[in-house]
Amino acid sequence: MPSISAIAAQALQRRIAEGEFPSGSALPSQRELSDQLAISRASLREAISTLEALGLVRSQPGKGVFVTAGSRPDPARPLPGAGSMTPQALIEFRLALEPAWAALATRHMNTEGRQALEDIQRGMEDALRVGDLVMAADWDLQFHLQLAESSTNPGLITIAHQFREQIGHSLRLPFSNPGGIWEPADEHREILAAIDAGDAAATAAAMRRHLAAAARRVGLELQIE
Amino acid sequence: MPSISAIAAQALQRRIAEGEFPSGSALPSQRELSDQLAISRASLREAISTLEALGLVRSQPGKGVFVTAGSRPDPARPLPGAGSMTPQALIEFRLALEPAWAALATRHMNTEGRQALEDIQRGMEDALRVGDLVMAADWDLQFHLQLAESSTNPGLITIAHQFREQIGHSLRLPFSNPGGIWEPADEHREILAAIDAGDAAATAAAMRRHLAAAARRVGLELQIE
DNA sequence: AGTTCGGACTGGTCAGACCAGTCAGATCGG
DNA sequence: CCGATCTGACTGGTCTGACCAGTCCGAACT
Repeated sequence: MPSISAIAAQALQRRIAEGEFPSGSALPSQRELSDQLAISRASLREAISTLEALGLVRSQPGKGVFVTAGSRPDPARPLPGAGSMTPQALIEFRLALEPAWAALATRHMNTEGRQALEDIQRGMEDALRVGDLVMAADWDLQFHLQLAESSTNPGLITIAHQFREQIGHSLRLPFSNPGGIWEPADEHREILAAIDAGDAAATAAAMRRHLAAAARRVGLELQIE
Repeated sequence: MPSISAIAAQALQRRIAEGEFPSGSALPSQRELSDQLAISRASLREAISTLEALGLVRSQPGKGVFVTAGSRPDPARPLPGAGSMTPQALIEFRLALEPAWAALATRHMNTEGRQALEDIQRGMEDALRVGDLVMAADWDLQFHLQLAESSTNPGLITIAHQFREQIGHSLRLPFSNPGGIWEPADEHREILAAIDAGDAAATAAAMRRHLAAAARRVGLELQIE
């Protein structure tokens, strides 16, 4: 049973995605909104903190809480807590590593690893269905880490875990655009299809497309092979 | 002036990254933590909501708030699992990384970096001329590390230094074959040519050939794209 | 010894209060 | 009449203190 603030966050996310609160507009006041949702202002504020961390909303003292969803963050500004790496550098970094470990994972895939990927994918889709972006991002990260794990390469596995937070930041960015929250999951399905076909090159290509799409979602134009 | 809950979130994030709260452990209780930070529990809870949205932490009712993120490891060397890499895994690993950072280095190359590469290359050739294989291997490693440096990607640079031991070991092996002492240096020249042509894809391809050749020199047959 | 039960924790939620900005409209002075 | 200023009704930010519902350990009872 999710907490009431998590439910409120999902509800607000949904209403933002459906266009009830357009980008740039202000949410109703916290007092009004908490009344509307029949929860305390404290719980509402926790929900808003969540949405703010996800980049859907920004609150300005004395003015209101404004929807920022869909607006592009500056790709050159380093992410707080991302180890000083910019979104641009993160995508370059991931483009270097992830297609490679995805290809290796394809060659070394076994029923156990495949089942783990399936469970993760279903978890992500379930989370998206209820609009739980926090859990969805969590499963998203798990998907990429599990792929690294399945590569069986100790160096790549080590790196994947070492840069876990940075990767997490990178794949969380696109979720601030409410229109395309299903795109990552769909692209994961394509990766899984290539894995099931046993085609390592196709898996690497699907992963490259996935990362390129992620870059595009956050407004990055990238020049890659 | 950031809100106090944002400050608290940052403080906690830092303490987690520094390893004060290891992955999997529980944070101090909210009452204790709010006391420690001299803020109200309400503000603390907003900070925790933020961290939870970022996937750093998960709170479980009745139990506590648990850290899900690992501490950011000190960029100083030894990494677990890295020492146990087979020559095969090492080549796979390098094939994932080095063509990528070589391509990036091509795009970001400047006269300074290019001069450094030239000095290294000449050093290696001089060492080979006098038959000093120890020095040659040293210059060889320098060449690869300088390429990583020139990629300007913080993540790739970090990795290059973390795995310098492994990479160094990997490229020292081929020198035990007296016949092909000059091959690595020749392949480096090809890489430099691609860099001078400004052709990132060609640089990556040259690096792939270099690594494939290195694998062949130590008797590895590899199945790669 | 094994079971049970109570109490001391944990996080989750709430109501109500006060502060500090913001902003528009009323008021006052020219 | 116009413009500067003041006032008050907003906004979000913070705090306090309370209660609920799980969790867990240890003491007491069987």
